[in-house]
Amino acid sequence: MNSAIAPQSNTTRIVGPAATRTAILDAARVRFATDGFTSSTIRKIAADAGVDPSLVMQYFGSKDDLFASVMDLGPNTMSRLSEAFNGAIDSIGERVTRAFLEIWDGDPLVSQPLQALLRAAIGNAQATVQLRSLIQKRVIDDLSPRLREGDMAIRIEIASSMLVGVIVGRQLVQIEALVEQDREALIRYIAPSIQAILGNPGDVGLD
Amino acid sequence: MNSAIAPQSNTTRIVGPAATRTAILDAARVRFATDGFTSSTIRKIAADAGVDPSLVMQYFGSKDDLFASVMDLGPNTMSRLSEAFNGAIDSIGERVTRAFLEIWDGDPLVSQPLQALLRAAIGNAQATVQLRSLIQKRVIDDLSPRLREGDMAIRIEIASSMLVGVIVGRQLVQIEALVEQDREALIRYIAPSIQAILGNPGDVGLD
DNA sequence: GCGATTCCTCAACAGTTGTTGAGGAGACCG
DNA sequence: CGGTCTCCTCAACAACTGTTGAGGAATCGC
Repeated sequence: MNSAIAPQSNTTRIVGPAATRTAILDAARVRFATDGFTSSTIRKIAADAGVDPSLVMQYFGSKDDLFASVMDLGPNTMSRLSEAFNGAIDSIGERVTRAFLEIWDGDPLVSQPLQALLRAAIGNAQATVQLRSLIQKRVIDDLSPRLREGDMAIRIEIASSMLVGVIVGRQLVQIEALVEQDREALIRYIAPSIQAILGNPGDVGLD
Repeated sequence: MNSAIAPQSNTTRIVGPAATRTAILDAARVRFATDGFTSSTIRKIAADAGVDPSLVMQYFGSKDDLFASVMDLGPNTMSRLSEAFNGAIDSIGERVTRAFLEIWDGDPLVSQPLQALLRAAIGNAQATVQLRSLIQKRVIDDLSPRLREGDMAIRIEIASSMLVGVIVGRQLVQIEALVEQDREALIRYIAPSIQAILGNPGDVGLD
């Protein structure tokens, strides 16, 4: 099972009419984003879309393939993150913070799959492997060489984890105080904190 | 299902010999921490402990109750967090960072249940409700009144989310760069960042 | 009109899940 | 020795899972 967390670029033969297909995909996106992978059943997704469960199978092949189809967002989405990292260092905190929040807070076609990916990856240990490779390929490898010098790599990973933490709290766990704040307010709070860790590479010795 | 995420203080009648009981509890702790709630099956846990699946039922009543038993760590564990928040504000960043990392990185009897709780809460939307109430009761309500003034509450929630993000990256997703660092090194990187958000309440207008 | 193709429904499969109840093995008490 | 109680095993249940294959209905090309 879940061998298909990483987006597939296979141009598998598309079967079924576009309308029903997107209805299923919409239902699947929501289910995977809210219930996670294992708790989302083909039968529930089919019911949400108003179709027969076996139709989902005939259209998408398997539950894994359906998940992969949901996860198939353009490769440029993640590159927005590495763009934010590359750039003037004295405003890196705000740029990176904004990029993370915008991606997970914007178009549901992007944010819902990413939520599903987070839930799947955190939900059980197996799925985490694919999340790691996705991040590695789509973000880390796109960073400018300058950002790999010294301890900047570890700083980037910490900052990313922190921002994902905020997103988990806001989007998944839905902590009230975080949901209430609008995006710009959150950025004002968080940006200085991210700037503190990304903007001062090398000086760790102050104690 | 999973109606028992919040620790139960019910002194339910303890059944079975202590040795077998703890063997089951140990197996369950590991399973829940690594596989999450839904993917952890009674049969697998029983096999790990070397006992019959139905024995687990007879000892703990149900899968939910077993999870609750695993989750039943002393109430003082979480209070270490609020202690860290209460205290001198110019060293709050390091204190809070250290408290979070120590709790999730120390005694497996504490850290494994907390990992399981995170996986369960993030894995599917239903379980998040109980996580929220746990945090609310065990941490927020213990904060000194001084920390509820102004925007300090939201700052605390953001900082907590960020630290949980680091823990998720380090313990659950096991991002290589985060796992490699020892605790003190991580604290040196993160503390200034947490200090930036907790140490300067009120000044949000600088743009 | 008719054959073929596409779209969809229905019933069923094999496997896994939590959970239950009956009963056996052995210790312990009288 | 006989009875009781604890500890445990076994088989089975009902529900749910992903998945499959057969067949009906509608549509399209001719």
